[in-house]
Amino acid sequence: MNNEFLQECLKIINRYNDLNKKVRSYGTDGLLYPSEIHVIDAIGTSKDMTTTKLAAKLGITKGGISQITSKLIKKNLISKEDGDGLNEVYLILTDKGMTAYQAHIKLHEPMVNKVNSLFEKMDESSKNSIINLINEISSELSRLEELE
Amino acid sequence: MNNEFLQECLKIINRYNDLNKKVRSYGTDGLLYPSEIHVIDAIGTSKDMTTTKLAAKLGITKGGISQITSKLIKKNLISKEDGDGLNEVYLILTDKGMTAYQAHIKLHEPMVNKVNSLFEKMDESSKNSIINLINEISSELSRLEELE
DNA sequence: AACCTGATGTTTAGTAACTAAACAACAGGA
DNA sequence: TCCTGTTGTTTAGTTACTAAACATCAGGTT
Repeated sequence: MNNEFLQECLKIINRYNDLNKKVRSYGTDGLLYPSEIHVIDAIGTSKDMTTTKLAAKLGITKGGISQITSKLIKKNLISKEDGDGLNEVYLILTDKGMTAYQAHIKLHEPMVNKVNSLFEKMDESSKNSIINLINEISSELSRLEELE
Repeated sequence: MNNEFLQECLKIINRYNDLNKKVRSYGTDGLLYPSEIHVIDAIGTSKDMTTTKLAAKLGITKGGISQITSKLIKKNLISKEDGDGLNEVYLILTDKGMTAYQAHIKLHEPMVNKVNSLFEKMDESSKNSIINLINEISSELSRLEELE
């Protein structure tokens, strides 16, 4: 892996992205599309979620969110509830939606636990090296982002 | 970053993915779509590239490749050439395509160089920690891939 | 020679996942 | 009462695919 470290990372990223493109069953009847489970996850993780906040969190337009949520309502995975703010409508998981949400978390759990615990067990010097690497990548990404 | 190391990595991956979704100018007239520059990159990197080999390399169907390449031919970024194998047709970059290819590489170059050199300058122990981490991630991905 | 097979690449219809833009609906302030 | 800002919705259009049927051709078989 010596000379092409970044290439190895990109291979991993591609595999991760491919996994995220698959339709999957999450313990309820029927399959869920990536965009659907993605929205369910965001609703389950935060509270008092609205269309506008979801759009900001997931980085897509309100219109896009609206389309996905109306499918999820039809499938009985989420429902709406009057919110506190003006005109706000909260999106909440139904029981079925909660089942899917938890199945999705369980899918990722082993990865999350393994990677985080592996990182924490490292000696300080290794940790710092990795943090440094990530900061450099982050600033390179910032540069590319500014190119528009 | 201590307890949520993986979350930080995922943020980076999302930013990287977003960058890869943008239409961009690559030093030629007009903009190129992500799928187009992706195919140009694959053609420029390997040699004797055919539709079938491209499909395998990029993990999409031959039909999909065929659609993208016919757009690239219309834009005069690539051209076809009779190949050695039976029925094979090689896809090659035109001058304009080569310009785009090189502009694309130049865009990524600073990132590639910085990350790879940073990695190589690390002490052995840190390198091993990272390689270990990547191997664990890889095997977790394999597990998820097998779930189908 | 005629036929089948296996590979190559193409075309078509359909889909997910968006965006941009126009829109409706409402609350609060001027 | 009217204006404004915010919320969410709908519509038409787009990219980036896939699946499946298809055409083409080279080589081997009979």
